[in-house]
Amino acid sequence: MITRGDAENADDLIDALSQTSFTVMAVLARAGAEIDLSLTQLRVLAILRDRRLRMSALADHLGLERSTMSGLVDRAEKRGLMQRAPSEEDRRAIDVFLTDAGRAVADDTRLAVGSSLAPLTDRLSADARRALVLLLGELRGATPGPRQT
Amino acid sequence: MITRGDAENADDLIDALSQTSFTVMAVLARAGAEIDLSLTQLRVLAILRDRRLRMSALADHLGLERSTMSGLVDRAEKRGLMQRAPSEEDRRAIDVFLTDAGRAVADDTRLAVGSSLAPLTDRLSADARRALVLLLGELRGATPGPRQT
DNA sequence: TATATTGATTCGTGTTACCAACTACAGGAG
DNA sequence: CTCCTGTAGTTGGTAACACGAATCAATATA
Repeated sequence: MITRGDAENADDLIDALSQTSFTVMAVLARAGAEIDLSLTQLRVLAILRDRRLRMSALADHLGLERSTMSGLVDRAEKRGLMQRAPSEEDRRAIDVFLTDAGRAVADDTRLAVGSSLAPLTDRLSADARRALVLLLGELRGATPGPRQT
Repeated sequence: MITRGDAENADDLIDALSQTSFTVMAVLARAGAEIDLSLTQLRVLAILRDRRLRMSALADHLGLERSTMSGLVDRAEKRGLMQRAPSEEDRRAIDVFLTDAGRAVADDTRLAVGSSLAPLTDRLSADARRALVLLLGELRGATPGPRQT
């Protein structure tokens, strides 16, 4: 039975997810723009916050081509946010990691994003927030996984 | 008292929102890429699906500069997806609207996005979906508003 | 050892986005 | 009515971002 409101429901969810995502991305982009960082650079910084990865692994995490990574890391390195070093295990590979300055920027940004999103998150009660976290976790397959912001 | 788990909770929510948003954007971007449309072009199409707007209004909706809009509409027009026409009320202004082809593409894309997101939304029960829609609505300020996908 | 495969870079191209400058029209102030 | 100011859109210049193809070095595999 039932089966009726289901389609509508799915459609509503898609709209809600899309709209929310655009809103969140706009907030993130704005937070990054404050310190002249693109969304992508923000992501790289966040990913490297507690890790050291080789170029290709980084590209995989971001879903980008290796060639794109070269450019991204070039620019970030030029700004002193991250650094390259040859890998120990494989002499073809190159590790990337944050400099102290890069980590500082990553931390700052994280705070900035928090306060930029506060106007949104404050609309929810503590209970609602908890529920939302759970639902979104379930949606994404509950992989607690690494930071993406 | 309390005040304790609250901060964590807010942090978790920010992570959940950011990660989910990146995931959703990736899905949208991929769906667009299938037919050679960028995320931005997708948004323009979605916004114009049931409206006819002048350039500046479109720019406002997207949070972009007017000059950026010129380029976007140029390319979309060249592909036969939308069309320009001088406004009736103001001879400076220019209206933009979808062609039939553009509307078809917009509809197709909407379906494609739906099925691309299905693997995610299917993880939730109907009740959970309903709850999520409500929570996201609340988060965004419950502005039912126009499509943004 | 010869041949693939993988890791990263470089090069060329196209899109997106900004800003500043410009043209054309609109709406007052005088 | 004329001048001035503001608004609508475009153009041109610049930079980031992203892709694919080609290349080079190092590693695996036959």
